[in-house]
Amino acid sequence: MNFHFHRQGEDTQPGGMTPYIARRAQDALSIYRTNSEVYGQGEPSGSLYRVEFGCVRIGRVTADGRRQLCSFCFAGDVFGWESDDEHHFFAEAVEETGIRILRPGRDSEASIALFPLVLKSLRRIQEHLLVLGGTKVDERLADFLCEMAERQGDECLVRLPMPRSDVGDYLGVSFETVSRILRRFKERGIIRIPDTHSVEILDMDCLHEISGRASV
Amino acid sequence: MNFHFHRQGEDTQPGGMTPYIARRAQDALSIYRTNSEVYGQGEPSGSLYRVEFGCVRIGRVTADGRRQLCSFCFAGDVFGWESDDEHHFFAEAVEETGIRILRPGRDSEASIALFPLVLKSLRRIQEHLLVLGGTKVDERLADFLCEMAERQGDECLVRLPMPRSDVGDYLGVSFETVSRILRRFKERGIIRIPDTHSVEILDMDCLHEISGRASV
DNA sequence: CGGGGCCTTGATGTCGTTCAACGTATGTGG
DNA sequence: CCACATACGTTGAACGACATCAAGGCCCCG
Repeated sequence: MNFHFHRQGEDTQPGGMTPYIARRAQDALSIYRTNSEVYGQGEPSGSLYRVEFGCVRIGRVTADGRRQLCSFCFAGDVFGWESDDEHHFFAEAVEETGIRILRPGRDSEASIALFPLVLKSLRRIQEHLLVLGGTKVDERLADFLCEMAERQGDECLVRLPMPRSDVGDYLGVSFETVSRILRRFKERGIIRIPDTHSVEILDMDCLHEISGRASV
Repeated sequence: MNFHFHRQGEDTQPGGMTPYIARRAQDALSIYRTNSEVYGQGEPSGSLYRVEFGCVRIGRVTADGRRQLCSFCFAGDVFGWESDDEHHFFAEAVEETGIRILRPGRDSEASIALFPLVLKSLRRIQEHLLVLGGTKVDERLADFLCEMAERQGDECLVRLPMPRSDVGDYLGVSFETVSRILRRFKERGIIRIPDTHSVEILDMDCLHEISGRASV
């Protein structure tokens, strides 16, 4: 479920599924500039963060210098979950991004409200895991485009605010390969690339077929 | 749903770390035989499952026939989380496995008790995701062995109840490669392989170094 | 004794990383 | 306004790693 451009002060709750969070949402709204850090690996955790607009990348830099992104968060997504009191991942703004900081208590009310959200995060990560498990790079890219399309309301015109290197680090693929696969898709008539940060999906069925992600 | 050798009425609680769950744990204890299904993709969800002994694999078969495993669950692990009322993954017993079925309510008490558990699952999956994002197969195997060692109490002698094909499907690698890499580790003196389902880690530091998973 | 899993090992081909060069857009200071 | 710098993106060439195909070994069970 995508809350696009959800602004403060609106009492309407899309879906009405997170009343507790909504009530506390008068907490600070912070604007992060492109590539600025929301939190870093190793910093103390405790708060949750909800994206109001823009895009955030969550990831980690491993000991050997590789950078792996776990997820992108768009408007409506909540991130910052940790199983202990430390952030094991970093969070950075991909573009100019508005983030509302939530400070849920550890009481029952908070748990009830947050449970569906953390399950949603879990679900999304599991899906991503399926993608990374595959060996074919086309599948990964195809799936990525499908995922972005879904999360942006199944529009055919998908916006990709992140650079190619982010896509690569998200999919476990070199950024050169990202570029090449996109060209290949374009040549096959599956997508159009109006500009570097937009992709128009011309043949969604084909894309789904390539990704092969769907369960049997 | 198959209840093999379904027994009831055991009150002993290993660990006793999850009071709420423990109280309800007089629920059924089921014994699943090797390779039997706990639940399948597409079946209705609702319950949680706690492994008492043995090992469970969680995964999915994708449209193109590939099988991807998301996680292994050992004694004490809780699985079966879903964001809606359907299982999107299957769960199968790797070996003879005892599972206690929990039927938590949707009340606050349940949420509070379960929250740390689902966060733990989330954490584990995120770590696994980091591994799958890497390109080198040695890293994946090294990390797998480290993970198994950790979860079995940092013993040097690690038990691998699952077949090589499961390891491969878990790591996104062909089972032949799993076999080859293990041999390579053995030849380098990093591990010993007393029998096919046991690995003795001789040089844990080296293994950690190969995996390169640790954050900076 | 025969059959079927599971594991190992070898040979081969392919796909993706890596290295390298170039193109393009945006911003900065002279 | 132009020269330059910087970041991002595209494209090419070549090597190497891993999947795939294939064969054989081991063990358990019928």
